[in-house]
Amino acid sequence: MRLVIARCSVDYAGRLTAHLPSAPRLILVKADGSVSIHADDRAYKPLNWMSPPCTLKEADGVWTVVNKAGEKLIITMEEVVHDSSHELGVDPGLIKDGVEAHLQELLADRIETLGTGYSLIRREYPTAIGPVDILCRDGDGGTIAVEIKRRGEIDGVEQLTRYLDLLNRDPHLSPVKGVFAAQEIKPQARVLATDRGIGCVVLDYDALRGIEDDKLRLF
Amino acid sequence: MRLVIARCSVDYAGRLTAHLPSAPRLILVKADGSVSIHADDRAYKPLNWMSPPCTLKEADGVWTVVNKAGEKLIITMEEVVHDSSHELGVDPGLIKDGVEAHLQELLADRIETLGTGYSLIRREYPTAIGPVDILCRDGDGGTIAVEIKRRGEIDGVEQLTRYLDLLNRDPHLSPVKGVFAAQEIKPQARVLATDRGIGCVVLDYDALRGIEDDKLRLF
DNA sequence: TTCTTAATCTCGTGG
DNA sequence: CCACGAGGTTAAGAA
Repeated sequence: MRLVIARCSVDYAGRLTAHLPSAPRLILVKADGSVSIHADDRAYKPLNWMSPPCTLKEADGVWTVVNKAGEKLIITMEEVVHDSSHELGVDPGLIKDGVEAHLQELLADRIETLGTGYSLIRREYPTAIGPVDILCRDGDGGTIAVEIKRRGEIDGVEQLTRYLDLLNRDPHLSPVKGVFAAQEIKPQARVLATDRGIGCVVLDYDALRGIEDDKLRLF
Repeated sequence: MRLVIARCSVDYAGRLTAHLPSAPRLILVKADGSVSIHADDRAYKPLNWMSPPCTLKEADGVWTVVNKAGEKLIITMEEVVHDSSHELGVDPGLIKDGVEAHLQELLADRIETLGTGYSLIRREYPTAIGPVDILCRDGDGGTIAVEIKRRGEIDGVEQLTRYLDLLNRDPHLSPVKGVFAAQEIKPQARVLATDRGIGCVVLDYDALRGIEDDKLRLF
């Protein structure tokens, strides 16, 4: 990892063209060859960057970074204030918890959360346009397609609607009803879902996990 | 901007919980108080971060970053290899070209690109669910709603479909046909659009801009 | 390789 | 403050 603090101007030509006027900035060159340029605000997003794989050439204070697609990042250095390099090695990586895949696992294991008598058919039920998160039966033996999101917005309702259209063309399954399950459902998504006869369920992640933990403790 | 290279472990508890095992990394503390943690690969995304506004407290090698929503980032420092601070000032910011807004401008100025006899009604035609990119008339006097994207995907077709549903409820406008215009249209989006009677047009940005450039040269 | 979907998405804009 | 759309989205996973 090479850290450079310098006054520089930057030009990018690729998916769009962009220009950064001359100013002091941080330039990061990482071990994989990637380059990013940061201002002194915002944690997440660099002002400009080039993702790996790419190659960097330095000549007369002009750095040219090119990738395979022919995108170019040109950094014109004016005043280098700091320049240091450090060996970091490969990072062991982030361990996450609480994402959609985990919600799906938890809900599949506790499908009765959706209602009395519910039973799982399968997770990731395959269709021509992609897998439905959960397919299950309700207490009356009817088929239910469940779409799970961390945050339920309009896109998720549209997605579930496409699945339902398709599933209902299959005479073996039809009629299939829809349930939109999320930790948080935005009002507009709820309105759209309700308008289309899709049920909405707010999931309590801690409660679902708590149930799982109780289960685990039994063994 | 403070640059710290250190062996550290990191815990995040907020929208999810996540953990980074001990390893050497770069920790960036920016002037706005934001903190990000980078490994030695990938230009764009930090391993962990806390967006501003947030506050940082250091105590006995443990850094605690908290934001207003109660999200927490805890960095346990083990071996500090480098620690330097630099004044950068406010960045003048990025100047962009080639985005959707520009495409919309160009197409509005050359609406005949869509077909002979086409004429602009207006850009950003307001509806209850948001503005339609372009509303225009075709050669036969029929009304056309145009949705413009840089990359045309299913979401864009859904969006246009919602606009068309709404516009066709207005007896002054109905019947309104749809055109999906993009620099690149994904196959699935094309299939969905065609299935719904929506026309697809691939835009040539350079050609549109070239036409504009020719126009400018006349004055 | 291409395509699809999730993301601690981020970031702007407008009501 | 929320809702919505765009992003050089990025990044991961499947076909």
